[in-house]
Amino acid sequence: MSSQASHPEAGPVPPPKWQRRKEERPSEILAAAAETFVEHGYAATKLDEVARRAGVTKGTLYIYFEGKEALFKAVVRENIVPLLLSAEQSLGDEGAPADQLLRDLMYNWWRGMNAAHLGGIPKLVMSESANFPELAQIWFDEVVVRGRELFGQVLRRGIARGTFRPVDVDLAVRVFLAPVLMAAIWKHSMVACEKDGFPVEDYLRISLDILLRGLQVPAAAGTEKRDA
Amino acid sequence: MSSQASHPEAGPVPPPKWQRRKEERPSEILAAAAETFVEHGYAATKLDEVARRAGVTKGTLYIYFEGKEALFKAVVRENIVPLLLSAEQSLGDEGAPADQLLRDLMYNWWRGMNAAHLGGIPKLVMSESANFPELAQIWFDEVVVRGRELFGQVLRRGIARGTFRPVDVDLAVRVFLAPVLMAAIWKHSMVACEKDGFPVEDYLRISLDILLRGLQVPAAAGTEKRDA
Amino acid sequence: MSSQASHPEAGPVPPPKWQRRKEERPSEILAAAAETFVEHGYAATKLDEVARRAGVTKGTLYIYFEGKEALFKAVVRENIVPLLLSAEQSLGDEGAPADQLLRDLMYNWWRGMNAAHLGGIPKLVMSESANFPELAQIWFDEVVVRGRELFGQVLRRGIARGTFRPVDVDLAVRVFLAPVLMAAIWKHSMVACEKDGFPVEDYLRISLDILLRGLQVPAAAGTEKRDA
Amino acid sequence: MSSQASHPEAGPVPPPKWQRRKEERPSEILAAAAETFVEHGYAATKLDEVARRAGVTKGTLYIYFEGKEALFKAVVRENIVPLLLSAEQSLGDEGAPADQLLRDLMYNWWRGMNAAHLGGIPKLVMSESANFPELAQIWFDEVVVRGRELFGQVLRRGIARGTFRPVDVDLAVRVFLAPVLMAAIWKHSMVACEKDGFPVEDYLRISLDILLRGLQVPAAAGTEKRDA
DNA sequence: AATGAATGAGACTTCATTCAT
DNA sequence: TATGAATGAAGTCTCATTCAT
Repeated sequence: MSSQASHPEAGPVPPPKWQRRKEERPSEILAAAAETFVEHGYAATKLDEVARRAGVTKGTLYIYFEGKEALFKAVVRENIVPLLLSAEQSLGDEGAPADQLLRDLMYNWWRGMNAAHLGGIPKLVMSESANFPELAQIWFDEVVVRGRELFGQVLRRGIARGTFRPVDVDLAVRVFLAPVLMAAIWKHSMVACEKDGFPVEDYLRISLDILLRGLQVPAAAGTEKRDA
Repeated sequence: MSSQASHPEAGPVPPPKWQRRKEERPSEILAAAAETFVEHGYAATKLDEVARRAGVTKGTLYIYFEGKEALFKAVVRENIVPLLLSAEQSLGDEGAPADQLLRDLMYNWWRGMNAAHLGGIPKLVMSESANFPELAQIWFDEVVVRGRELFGQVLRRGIARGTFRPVDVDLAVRVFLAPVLMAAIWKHSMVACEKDGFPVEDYLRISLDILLRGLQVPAAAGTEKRDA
Repeated sequence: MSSQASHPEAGPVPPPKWQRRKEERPSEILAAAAETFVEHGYAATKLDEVARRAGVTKGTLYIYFEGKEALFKAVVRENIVPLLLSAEQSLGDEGAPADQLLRDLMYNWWRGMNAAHLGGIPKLVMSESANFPELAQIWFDEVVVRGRELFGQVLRRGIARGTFRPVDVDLAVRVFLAPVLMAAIWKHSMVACEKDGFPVEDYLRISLDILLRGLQVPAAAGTEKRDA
Repeated sequence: MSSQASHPEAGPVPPPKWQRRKEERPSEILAAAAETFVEHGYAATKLDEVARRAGVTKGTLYIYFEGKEALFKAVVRENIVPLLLSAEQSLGDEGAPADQLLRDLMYNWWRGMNAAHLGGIPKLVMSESANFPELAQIWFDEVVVRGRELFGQVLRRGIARGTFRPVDVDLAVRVFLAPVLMAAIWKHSMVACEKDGFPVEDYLRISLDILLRGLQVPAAAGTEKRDA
């Protein structure tokens, strides 16, 4: 009775070589799922493809996630906090000039998003917003609203310090948020259509160039100004 | 009530089960399909719903379109030309100052898109770009490229006349195109998340306000001028 | 009450130019249907194709036939009697030698079947026998059984007269019926596969040649004879 | 009723919902499909019925076959080689007299076809020849042409040895092939119509009896002989 | 824990049939 | 009578989910 094949504890614990993967599995699956959902959208994504990209089989997905919808929601939810964090960490030295802060915010956020493969989430959420409104709401509250606050703080400070001319901050933040969102969406949709690629960093640079100039206070001497 | 054979008025005339509307059907179906595709995306759209919205049965769709994919492509293709036309017609008096032309272009395009329910197409195409790359390419070539040309002309003229400071026009057009696209996408995705709605026209106004200021020639020597 | 538009007898009877077709329609439709059913089988036949071949529209079929199944049954039923008649008329002079009668029967039946486009019916009935058993039964009773009787009479007479050696007539008739059926089936199925076509008449000739020799009385004492 | 937690033996073990039979499935499905296609034809066959006969659900069919058409083609293709093999193995001792070889060929082929349930394929192929011409061609080339060669060899040898009188072998083979095909077709079509069944073996026997006599050399000078 | 064969609900699509014109 | 647009039942096929192994 002792020397049976099915004796789990018969010998010393076998080296859990593959077990190490157990902990990584969920995040590997999430990453594969994120890619696939971003590429094809929720309904067009086949779990077979997700599984293949994650290097497992379909059945395994169900060990870690309740189903397709749960997986989708996890993809979005797991990426919301990082997306915001990435933004918040993009702020440079808070003592720096407001225009510099805005530059940092936009540039670094973009770079952070890309480094962490977070860029597809905005496109995904917008594409599926009608099918998953509560998810869209979460994303909106966590990322958009707080992104707006972030930009708003900088704008307000800049205005207070005289770096920027006074503008309706609530609206202006949308103007500054747009290029980053646009870049993220574009990179995950139309970029294949551009013959020469889309020079995102150049696009952000010139956006900032124009936008920041547009916020400059009119030349004090009263000679220059148009709006009044 | 008298002695009529076969009582024509015995009861209320039962409504005919269906009507023959050969002429109107295709566009009715196309409209219903556009709505549904924009709302749910290609894969999540059920032809049952399209049919219901169009007031017909599923089978009828197949009289006018070869299948789901053909219907989808028709929706996109049919709206590409109007989308561009709407842009081209947005240009005001070509003799007007360049900044005024830019304003007209952006505002009127947006209004034209909305009046003709064309606004959902950009979002749809971007969402499905990976699933229908050739469609994305067509849209890109017809709408984006030519939209860029449109903005480019105005920018170039403004620079030539000294209204705008010199900028890299190829990049700058993207900056001006972005707010319109952004508005279209937003309206068909996140708008439901905004507690107070999204004030698109205000957004476009302030975008223009900031962007146009950002293009002004620096007040270097008081030489600022507007083109005639 | 007198001058109403819906007055069938208002004027002189209009020249029934197209009406002439009314009488021909059913048989035109039947012919078109026969062709199509033979070619594709019952289930694979589309009424659209039948209508097209008959030069009418689908709706018209329903004026003359209750539906697809009724049309199919009509096709078979309408051709059963001619098929048998064609066989019975194939018999030459009843006083002729039995072997000559068998030749006439086989050849002429085949030719008659083809002249009247009846040849596809056997293949059709056999193909659909499991789907329309009662039809198969009718065909069997009317054509096969009576065809067997026809061959049986000739065989029996030939045996009685010493033209043929004694054989089990009930079985032998099947042997003589087979080549005609085979030819009919082959012509409507495998003929397209034969590089050089299928020489049906040659096939029937050699079949008869072999079969009739096979029925000859053994050369008992060199007394071989043909019946008067 | 005692104090067991989670009653392992509370009731009879429920039968498992399904079993894993990766190896057997394809041939089980193929067999079920062959039956059904033979019975109803391609178009009238419902995959539901095939699945039911195979003891699986519809979806399972698609694990092993791409779709209805692929299944159909597999049915035919898988049976072509056996059909021919069955014929080739029907030849008895090659040294035997030619007439004996012909008997063996016909009888044994018929029996082999039946034992392996191959008999329905000829009927199926002929019924669907217009809908699947390339399949008909394959069947023709593999079975008919090579079957003709088989009969042709025997006939030629018999003629060479003086067992058979000289005949046009290319035509005569068709005469000998016909009874087997006829039997196969009949058994899968009209047999239900025959009140007393169709005595196929008797039919083949008398066919052979007549045909072989019909090939005997005329008793011209009493030289009739059988080859050794 | 992992697999992947099997399931079954649900989608797309076809086409016989109906009926307004 | 003839048409053909519209219908809707029924079939094929897909794929998220389950579960025996």
